[in-house]
Amino acid sequence: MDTDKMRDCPVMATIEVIGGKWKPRILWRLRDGPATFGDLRRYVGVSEKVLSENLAALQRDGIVSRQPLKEGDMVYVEYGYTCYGRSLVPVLDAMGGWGLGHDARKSERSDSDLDDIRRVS
Amino acid sequence: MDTDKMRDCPVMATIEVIGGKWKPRILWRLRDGPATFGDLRRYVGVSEKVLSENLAALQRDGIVSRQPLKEGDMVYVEYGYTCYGRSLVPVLDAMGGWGLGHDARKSERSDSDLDDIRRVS
DNA sequence: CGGTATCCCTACTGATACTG
DNA sequence: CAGTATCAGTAGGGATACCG
Repeated sequence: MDTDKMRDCPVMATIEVIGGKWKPRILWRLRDGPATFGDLRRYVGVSEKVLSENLAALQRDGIVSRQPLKEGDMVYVEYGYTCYGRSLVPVLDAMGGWGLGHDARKSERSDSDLDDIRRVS
Repeated sequence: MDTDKMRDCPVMATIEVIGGKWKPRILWRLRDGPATFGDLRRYVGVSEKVLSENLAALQRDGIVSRQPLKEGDMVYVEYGYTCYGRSLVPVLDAMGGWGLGHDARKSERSDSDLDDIRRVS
C-alpha cells in the first residue's frame, strides 16, 4: 500500500487523513456544525457502507467525534469535529480558497486555448 | 467517475489537482527548484509510466511547466512550477505543516488529551 | 434511524519491455 | 535520458440486502 518513500512527505500525511473521494465533502459539511449520519448521507451522496468507512477512518485519526443522542424515542448519532479536528479547518479553508480560484480560472481559459493546436511545421 | 455532488466542494477541486498517491511528493520536490524527469523518478520512486501520467496531469492543470534543455549532446527535460503553480505553495505549506504535527501527535501516546466523549444526554 | 455483510466490477497501479 | 505500450493484479467503490 505505502511505499516507504511516501512516508517523509508531510503533504501526503495530510492527504491520507482528509483526502480520497468523500472525506473532503464530509469535512466541508461538518464545518457548518454537527450532522447526523443521515444528514451526511444525503449531503455527500454516497452509500452507507462507504460513508461508514470514511467516518470510521476520520474517527481513528481523531478528526471527528461520534455522539449518540436521544430525543424522545428517536435515536440519532451526531458527528462533528473534535477539538483536534478543528485544527484542520484553516487548512481546509486554504485548500478551498485555492480550489475556488482554480475553478474560476478554468472557466476563463476555454476561449484562448488555441496555442497548443499548432501543427508541427 | 464524478458524481455531480462532488463538484461543489472546493476542497475537492484542490485535491483533484494535487492529490493522489504521487503528486504530493512531486510537488514537494519541486518546491526546492526544478528537476529533471530522472530526478523526479528517483526521488518519488515510481515507474516512468505513472510519473509521466502525473506530470501530464499537472501540466494540464497549469501547475508545472515542461522545458527540454540541451547541454552538449545530452538532452534533459526540466520540470518546475509555473507562475500559477507557485500559488499552490502556501497551500502545500499549510498542509505540510499540519501533516508534520499530525505525525508527531501519532508518535506520542495521547491518552492524556482526548477531547471528545462525555456530554451525552 | 444507523449501521454491517456480501458480492461485483472498474479504474488505477505498477512491472516490464520497448522507442526516440 | 525521456518517455510510450502492453498487460496483469488489486484495492476500493457501488448496489443490495439485512440486522440492532
